[in-house]
Amino acid sequence: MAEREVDRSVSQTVKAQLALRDQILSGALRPGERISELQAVETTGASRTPVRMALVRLEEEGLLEAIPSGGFMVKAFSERDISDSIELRGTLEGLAARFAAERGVSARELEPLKECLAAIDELLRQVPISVDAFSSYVTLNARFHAVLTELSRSPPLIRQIDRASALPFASPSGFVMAQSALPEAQQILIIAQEHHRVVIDAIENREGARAEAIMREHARLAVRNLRLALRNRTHLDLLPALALIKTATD
Amino acid sequence: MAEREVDRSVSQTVKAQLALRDQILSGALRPGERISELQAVETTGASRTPVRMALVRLEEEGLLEAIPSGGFMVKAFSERDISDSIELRGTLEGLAARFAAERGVSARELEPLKECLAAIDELLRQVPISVDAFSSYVTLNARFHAVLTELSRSPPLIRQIDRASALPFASPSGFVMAQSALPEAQQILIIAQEHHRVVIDAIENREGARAEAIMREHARLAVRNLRLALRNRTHLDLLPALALIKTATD
DNA sequence: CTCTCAGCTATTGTATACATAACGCATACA
DNA sequence: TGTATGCGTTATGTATACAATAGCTGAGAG
Repeated sequence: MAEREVDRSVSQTVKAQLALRDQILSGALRPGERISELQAVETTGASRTPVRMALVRLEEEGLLEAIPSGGFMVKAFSERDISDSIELRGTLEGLAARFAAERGVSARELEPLKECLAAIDELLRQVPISVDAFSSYVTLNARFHAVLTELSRSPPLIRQIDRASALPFASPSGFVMAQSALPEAQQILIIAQEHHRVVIDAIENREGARAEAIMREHARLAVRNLRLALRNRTHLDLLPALALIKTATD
Repeated sequence: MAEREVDRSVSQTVKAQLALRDQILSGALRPGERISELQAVETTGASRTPVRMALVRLEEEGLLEAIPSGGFMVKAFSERDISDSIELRGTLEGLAARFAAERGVSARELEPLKECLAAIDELLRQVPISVDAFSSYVTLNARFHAVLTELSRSPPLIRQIDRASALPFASPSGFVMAQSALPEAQQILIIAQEHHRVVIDAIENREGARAEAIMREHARLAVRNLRLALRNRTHLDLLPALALIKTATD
């Protein structure tokens, strides 16, 4: 048969994984819903083998859950799961910051971090923050965290942080915040930015303990922030929100 | 054809995953070595599809690494990778201990922990520690850590700790220690045990910060311990050592 | 003697066929 | 009318066939 359209530029497995992740994050597949392989085959355009590999990867990634009787379902997360994940990530990033500080980082390596800092500063200067500006902020902030993580020079740690980021990055805290137009939002972002500034300083001066403490405080701020935002909303439809904001924010 | 022996009591995928993990940890497959699917099919008795799923899982687990041109190879770890992983796990377990303390744990839930404690106490009473006793210690210690992790009541955290445990649990620190008959070994285990005792106390009294600090110190001890053990050996053949001690120790 | 290119082989990526188990529905009996 | 059982359908687990690519080997030329 094979009238299937085959895109040879990227492996079928990866294609299926990306497509399925999109479907999950966009809310096309709702939490708790069973994923039909056959249906996934149709929507992704790959055949069953790559689809199954993608499903296994997504399960390991934490977005899916294996059903004992067979197959997979979209994992459902509680509010506490999300906030725990944010705190978890903050803890790991704290360790990364400490490693970076203790192991030393050249001025050249700190450059990208400072660039993010400056760019975000620029964005935050406007009041109130536009949607576009907020979106840029989200991207820049994600980049800041990614670069900081890399500076730890610890592959196992970097790997763990990547894994731990799935939920916080997908978490709608920033989105919810922006949507509910929290009066405190601007204020919160400025505090977060201050954290960024101070952590760079701590790393520069090789103060590991201080760098770590700041990142953890940073995460705790994000958790408070999430709770605050959630309280202002009657209903939190987590997954659909993820369609709109796919990168982390705090 | 199908003269293949099929064990229907457990899925082929799981069977293949366990078999391959054993091969890796036993050193039958050396770090950096490419894993041949065909060979894996022969040694595991499963067919290619379950083998591939197992390979993907092992990759996500961190034991394998994907080769860009295709296939997988056994991941090689540096001494720093191992020690970073131990510290990483300690950090996460610190968070777990804090969660447990802050969220409260009933006396009944602490019972298994205290049982481990008592059992290990019993083992450590003998001097010097026999190989059997040491082996029992390793098992009990792993159980202690697992139970403690569960007490956090945080699925995302538990999941991460499980993932982070792959390396430390496989790490030969205890094995090396026992083999090199470190004079300090007994002493170190006693200190570790003291950590266990104190962390239970902290959790009982709901002192989150103290519980966390102890677990992190506990990990730092394990790292020092590993470094010490490694210094006493001219050569560390990591993976084969794993054949002999498959559970964590510190 | 060495380097390069071509062809082959072996291994992976993908697709699909087959087997088996689970779920649902319908029917019959209590 | 409700429950239980059996059959059928559907989906997953597994195996294998097919396709494509990467690496290797050998031969030929410089």
